[in-house]
Amino acid sequence: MSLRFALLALIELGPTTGYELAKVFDQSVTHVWSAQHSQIYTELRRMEDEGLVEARPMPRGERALATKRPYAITDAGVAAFTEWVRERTPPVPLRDAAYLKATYLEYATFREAREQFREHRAHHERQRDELEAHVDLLEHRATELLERRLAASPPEAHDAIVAFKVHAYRGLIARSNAEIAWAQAGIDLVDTLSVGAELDSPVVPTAGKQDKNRSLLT
Amino acid sequence: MSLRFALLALIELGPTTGYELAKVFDQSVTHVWSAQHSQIYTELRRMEDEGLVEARPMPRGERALATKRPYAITDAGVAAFTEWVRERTPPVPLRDAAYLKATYLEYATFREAREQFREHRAHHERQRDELEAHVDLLEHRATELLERRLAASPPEAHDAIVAFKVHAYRGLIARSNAEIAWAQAGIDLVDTLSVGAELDSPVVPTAGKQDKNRSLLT
DNA sequence: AGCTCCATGTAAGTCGTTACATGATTCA
DNA sequence: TGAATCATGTAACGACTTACATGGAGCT
Repeated sequence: MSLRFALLALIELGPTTGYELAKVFDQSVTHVWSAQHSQIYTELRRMEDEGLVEARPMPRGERALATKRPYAITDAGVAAFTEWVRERTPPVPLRDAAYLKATYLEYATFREAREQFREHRAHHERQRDELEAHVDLLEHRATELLERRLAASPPEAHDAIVAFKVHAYRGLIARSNAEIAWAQAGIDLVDTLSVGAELDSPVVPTAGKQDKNRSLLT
Repeated sequence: MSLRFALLALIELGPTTGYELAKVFDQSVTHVWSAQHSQIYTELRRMEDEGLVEARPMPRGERALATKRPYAITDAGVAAFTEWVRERTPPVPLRDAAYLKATYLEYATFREAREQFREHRAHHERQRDELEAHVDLLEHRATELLERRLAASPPEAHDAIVAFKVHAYRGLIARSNAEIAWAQAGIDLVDTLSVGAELDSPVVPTAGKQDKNRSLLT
């Protein structure tokens, strides 16, 4: 459901094609809500069916053999978007493969466990750097999108508009930092546990010969 | 894909029915990977088709008019599980409705924005409390599941087994704490921004009259 | 007789991924 | 002429949700 609102937020700034939206997504929105271009095109068609946006097909190029389909937001689209912003966000159930796996790292070798945490840390370091670069742009009001948004709003609202976006991105940075700290603590944990142990054999023997006839719950 | 490995990890401890798995999920695994019982049943069937588990249908009750289907793990199942633990976890694309919405809170009123952050904080406070209770149990090795797991493993591995689980749950607690701090900062932000402003009207006028003919990207 | 728990599913639909497919335009 | 970019999609599949559906077992 969120994809359509991410799209509406962009289309609200002016007519936009699926292609342009896909590009904008890759540049900025992807930090908060990523989407493939194929999904964007199909979602736009569905939104058109539901009357949230209107397509105005345009000839493209000099010979006009191709067309593009810029979408403009409708009143119903504006209403749906603002309603979404104003209503409560139901909490999403937690589902995290990295943490699930971390729970069972005794089935890996110490070396593999360490490597998993290293990758986790590296990923979030990269992510944090990207987010920080983006916050920088936001604070200088130097993104195309933000400029458009501010231009369309009364000056007395500008501080709030920027502040909400910066706050969201700072939250994601804090989250990445928490992940980095967690991964680092994981590395330290592996180092502690593996003192004097064999690094390349599983912590727990893989062919566990437990009683296969006993049920999990009694 | 992760659901099946969460299931395999449990079935590895001994034959288990879908019903039992659904219960165990609700008690503990749900903090890391939640699943509906309907999904568990269908996934078990698929795993059976693929030879990762074997069902041994059993009569149930004295009259034996009903059956249950405990699943036992196969060698292929054990191999698939350990392979999953040992291989790299591809990073998941970020997709968070709360943060997406936080980016556009200027379309809500200050009061609504504040309320959103309050709910976010409350949710993660509850979650943190549950996770902390669970870590307590883990550290005392007082959960049914952990006892079974330790009983099936050599004593010299016990510290590592417990430590990995505690580390994962502590990571989730840290994450909840980060969310709480973020939500609190959001509340403070709203309080600052709304000084001397109208609390119940949108920060940005909802009927934005922007130039509808200008494209988003130029 | 009625309630709770045990136990197992199906069906329809949404959301998202990956791969495939096509062709025009622009510029060097 | 060829490459990059603009531009729009379809098809198949996988993961998950919500709602529906059924009925036995155990206990009071």
